[in-house]
Amino acid sequence: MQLPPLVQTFVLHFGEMGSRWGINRTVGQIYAVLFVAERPLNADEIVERLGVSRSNVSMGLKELQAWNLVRLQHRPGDRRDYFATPEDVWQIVRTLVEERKKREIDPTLTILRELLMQRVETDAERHAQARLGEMHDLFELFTGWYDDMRRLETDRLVQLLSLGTKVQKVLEMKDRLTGRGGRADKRD
Amino acid sequence: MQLPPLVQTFVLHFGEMGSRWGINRTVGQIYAVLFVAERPLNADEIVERLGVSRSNVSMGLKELQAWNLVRLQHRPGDRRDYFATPEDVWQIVRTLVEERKKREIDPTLTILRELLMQRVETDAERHAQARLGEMHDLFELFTGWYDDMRRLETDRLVQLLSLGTKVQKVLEMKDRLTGRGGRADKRD
DNA sequence: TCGTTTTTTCAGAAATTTCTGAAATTGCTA
DNA sequence: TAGCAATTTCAGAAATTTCTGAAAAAACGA
Repeated sequence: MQLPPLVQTFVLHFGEMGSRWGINRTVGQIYAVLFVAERPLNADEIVERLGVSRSNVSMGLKELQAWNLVRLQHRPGDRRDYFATPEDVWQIVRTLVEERKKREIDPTLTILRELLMQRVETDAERHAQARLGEMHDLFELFTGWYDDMRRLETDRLVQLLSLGTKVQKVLEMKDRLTGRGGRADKRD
Repeated sequence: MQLPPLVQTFVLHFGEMGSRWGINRTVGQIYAVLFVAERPLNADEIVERLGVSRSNVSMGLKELQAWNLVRLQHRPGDRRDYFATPEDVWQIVRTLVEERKKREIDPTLTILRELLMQRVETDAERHAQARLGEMHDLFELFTGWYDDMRRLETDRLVQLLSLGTKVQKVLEMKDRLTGRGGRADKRD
């Protein structure tokens, strides 16, 4: 592995982390290298930096492209493919969340909905169905929220996140000022 | 596998999903079985339902316990260990997020901070460090937000999530009602 | 303590995933 | 279309993970 120590540490860590998610070590490392690179890199440059086979890099890049996590670019007078991560880290977050939702949440929601439609016989099944209903509602709540958030401009999003719990204060104030009620059905 | 079709579908799906996260298939299946069960189950009951070896179940349960995802219980006059998931799905979410943060985010933040402290020589390293800084700030923002959210009672949390983007409206209203200012530094 | 039940451990088998080198394919230019 | 550069594919090798049965350990009651 041909990298400055600082970068190497990061790349190795990111590789390990990647393998805790669905992504394998090499793919994580390729991503890390691209993330910190000063300019787009071609496959051979990645091979050089990571010391893995050319074919491995090819497959890894393909996977990253399937995740929309790297962008393919070209240099004038050079037929090789160059790869880069988006400059904007928020763009990366957005893509990552979107893709994970697509692969993990959406299919689960589909299955849950199917199972909740089924007519069942036994008590055990009825109980299972009730539990699945709880899970379903949870997922719906989260995806609904996410669907709202994704629409926000990054500035606004950051503003909201920075606010954190203080939002609660604002909500309480709203409750006071508007004389309660609204939509949230509380019953205290 | 000895399960009603409805449950079996869910268990198989959850096993697959589990393996996209760091958790292996069997562990995911064990969890799914416990999640939909009407009562706590002992290891042999899980073996029966899933058709895997006793030792596999033992290891799986150990892992789930390490994740704090199952609770160990006892029945009077029965020495066997019984396992259950929390009744409250929100408790499950909280644990899951907390544990993943502990295993994935926190170590990454630690490494990022270390790398950002390092004195570097080359341009490439300086650029890498800048990128790592961006990632670090992002992680800090998220963990700060999470740290706020975890403190909220579930009701409030649900309220907030249901509100979604409307929070923004509430914020604007607040601005109007309180004559601007506050802490959120807007400058439009 | 001994005998019984339950759980855990662990070495090796089985299964799966990852990685490689060689060959095939693609795409370009002359 | 021949020749070259770049990329992709893929069968099998290598590495890793998962799973099992057997044995050990732990927990308990008599």
